[in-house]
Amino acid sequence: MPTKKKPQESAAAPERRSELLHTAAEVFAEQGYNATTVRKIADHAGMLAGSLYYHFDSKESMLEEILRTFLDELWSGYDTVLDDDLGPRETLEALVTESFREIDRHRPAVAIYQREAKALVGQERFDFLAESQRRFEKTWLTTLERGVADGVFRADLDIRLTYRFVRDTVWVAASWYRPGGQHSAEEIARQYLSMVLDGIAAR
Amino acid sequence: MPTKKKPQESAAAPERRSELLHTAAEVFAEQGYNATTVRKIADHAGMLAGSLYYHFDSKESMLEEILRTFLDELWSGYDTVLDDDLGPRETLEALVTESFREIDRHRPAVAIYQREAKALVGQERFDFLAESQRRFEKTWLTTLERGVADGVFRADLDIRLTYRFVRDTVWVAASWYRPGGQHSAEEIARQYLSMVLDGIAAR
Amino acid sequence: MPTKKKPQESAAAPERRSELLHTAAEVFAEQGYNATTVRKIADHAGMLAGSLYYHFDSKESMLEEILRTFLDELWSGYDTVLDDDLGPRETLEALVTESFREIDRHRPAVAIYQREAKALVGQERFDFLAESQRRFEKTWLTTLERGVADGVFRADLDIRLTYRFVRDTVWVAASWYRPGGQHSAEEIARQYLSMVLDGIAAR
Amino acid sequence: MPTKKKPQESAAAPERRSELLHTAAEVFAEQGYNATTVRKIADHAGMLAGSLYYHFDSKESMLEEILRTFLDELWSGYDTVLDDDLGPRETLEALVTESFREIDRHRPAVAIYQREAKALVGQERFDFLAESQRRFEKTWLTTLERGVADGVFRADLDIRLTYRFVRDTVWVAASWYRPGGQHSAEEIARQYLSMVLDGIAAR
DNA sequence: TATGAATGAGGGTTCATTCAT
DNA sequence: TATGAATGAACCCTCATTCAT
Repeated sequence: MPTKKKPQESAAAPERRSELLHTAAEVFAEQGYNATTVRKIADHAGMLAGSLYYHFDSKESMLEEILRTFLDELWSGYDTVLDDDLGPRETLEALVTESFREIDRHRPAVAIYQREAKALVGQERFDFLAESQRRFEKTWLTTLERGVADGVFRADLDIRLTYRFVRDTVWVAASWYRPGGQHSAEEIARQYLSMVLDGIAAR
Repeated sequence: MPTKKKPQESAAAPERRSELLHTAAEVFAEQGYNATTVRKIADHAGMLAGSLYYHFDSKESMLEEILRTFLDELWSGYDTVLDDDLGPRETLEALVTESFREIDRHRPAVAIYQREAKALVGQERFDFLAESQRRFEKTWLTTLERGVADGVFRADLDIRLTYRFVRDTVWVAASWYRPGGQHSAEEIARQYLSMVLDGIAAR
Repeated sequence: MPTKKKPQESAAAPERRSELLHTAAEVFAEQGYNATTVRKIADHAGMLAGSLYYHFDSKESMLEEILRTFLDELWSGYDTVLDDDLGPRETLEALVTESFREIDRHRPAVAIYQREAKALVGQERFDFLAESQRRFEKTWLTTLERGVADGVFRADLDIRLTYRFVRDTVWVAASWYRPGGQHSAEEIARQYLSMVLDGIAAR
Repeated sequence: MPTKKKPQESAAAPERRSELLHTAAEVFAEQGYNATTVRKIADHAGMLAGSLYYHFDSKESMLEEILRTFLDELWSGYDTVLDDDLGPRETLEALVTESFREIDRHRPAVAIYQREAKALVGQERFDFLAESQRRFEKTWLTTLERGVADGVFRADLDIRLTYRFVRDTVWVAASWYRPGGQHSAEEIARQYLSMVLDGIAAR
């Protein structure tokens, strides 16, 4: 018996899988996971609904792979930043910039994450979401706390509230940001950082 | 003969309707509109799925009424603020504070709005959403522009980006804010305003 | 919240359930469980396929209930026999007669059991099948052993082989026996017993 | 140009066909024809589902060939017996013994036959099943009748019932008989014959 | 007002089969 | 000979909705 019964597990023709996942991600992002039928995905891919099941186990497994791929790359980027051992302000700037780059690269996945994560956490299959959220929170809280200790961030703010403020502020941008628009990810990151760090009030 | 065919339009027992809408809103907010079956709503209300149709035309009409009620009250609050003809900074502060109060009062509706609005805009029945978004954008942009003109807001920021920044920053809070928690709406508003206006960096 | 959300669990209108189960059992027996579509069952019942799901959780749950009901009644009959504490030969005669009566009452269920049991044993949901098989074997083996000890059954036979011989001989009859035919269950039982006990050779 | 389009009909590599049919028969017997997917067969054969179609026209044609091969050999054996023109009791003994030998050689096919024949009879492609059943019935009934006429079988039994009794009793054994077990086919045949002819009661 | 039972459209998934390579 | 990818029909099941009672 050969070892690659399931094409899902084989390394053969990974480009097709990847293409299909991109298509699926776009439809999921556009219409929402629940409202997306596998037939719509298949239509976009130019095939019949049943044919998707040659490549994937289920609609849910597509969702899983989309989110997993995104989070893997996100953490790869974050880890590169964190390994640099920058100061808290520079870390925050680098993380925000990296976040906008990820939005740029994985906009559909980010939008899906935003909309669906809450309902998915709690399903064993999506445990990696909760795990990522824990690491995420820890990373940001630590950075903020270091900043407060170092005197580069304001000490009079509720730190958890600040965490949520920064986190949300950055990631919701995925809901309107369109790659290829007039602002590059770095440009938007710079402006956001300016607002987050210094506020919008004139001094 | 009085109108009796469509109880939806009658004034009979409006408290029951309201109760049911609250129940529905909570389930919609918890699980998402698409993932919510009318049976789940009925379960929460202690009745059978079919019975809901005595009170409402359809699942969609519940959604519509929930969002409409929320937006009506939101605009009622905003209009009160706007009628005061405050300066731009004070207007912004008052709008943000009012927004957190609405989150407090209509948390499920806000969460539903956030998640579903994009897919609903474009359906005739939900034209009021687009209308509200237009007014919303105009109100905020005007306020920001006045502030820039008056020198109370920084002039070096992209004003549309700033608008999105402020808008999103406030409303995503609905995704984690729980009424009755340790922070009141006004308290949270104050902290958010402090961050939005002055930033999180120490001066 | 009412306690009877699931009509499956309520005692209301059990006749409808029972009717539907009879219909399903007949189709299962006629065509085999796998080859039977829920649509066929619904057709026979004069309703649409989806409507069956108001009464039952799944096609499999219908199968389960059919088999469980049959085995419950079978054991009820067997237990009555066994409680009489008859001699081994009389016990065997009574069990065989009772078996034919059950075939008479539950012919479709018996046919389904015969065809599907092997594939179902091993599924947790159908554990009661294995349990029943164990009791069945024990009951028959004990009876045969007692008979050999008492000298009413031949001692020169492999007792397990004899058990299978008797067991199969009786139950396969379900595949051709039609209730309402020219032979009553008792009549057939009598002839079978005559063959099983004394053989078909002239003395 | 030799026939090359339909390898099914060619004599090329008949061992591979035979191997594949054995594999298929085992899976059919194990799980049932309907529940067996061609992919399962292919898995067992170490190939992909589509590849089977180089060897066979369809899943159904595999089933047909399995059953046809079995019945051909069965009748070949029976005919040898019948050509001997033995007395009725010896004929019966020889047929039963031959049947157990066929179970030994074609256990999967026998099991498939038992489970599926009823649903297949009526399809033109499987007319040979009905034909075989007719010959089978005639052969046994004739033998029994001769036996009664000669006084070697009991005259007080319903002859059709006796026919079913003997037929079923022998063939169901395929459901539990495992070749290579402790009893040889001849051994089992001898014990069965002893029970069928003389009964299980002590004299 | 609410229930019980049904409808009917559609959704995710399976699977025998095809076919270019 | 066998593979990889796709087809298309059918299947089980869900669910918003209806309606007589």
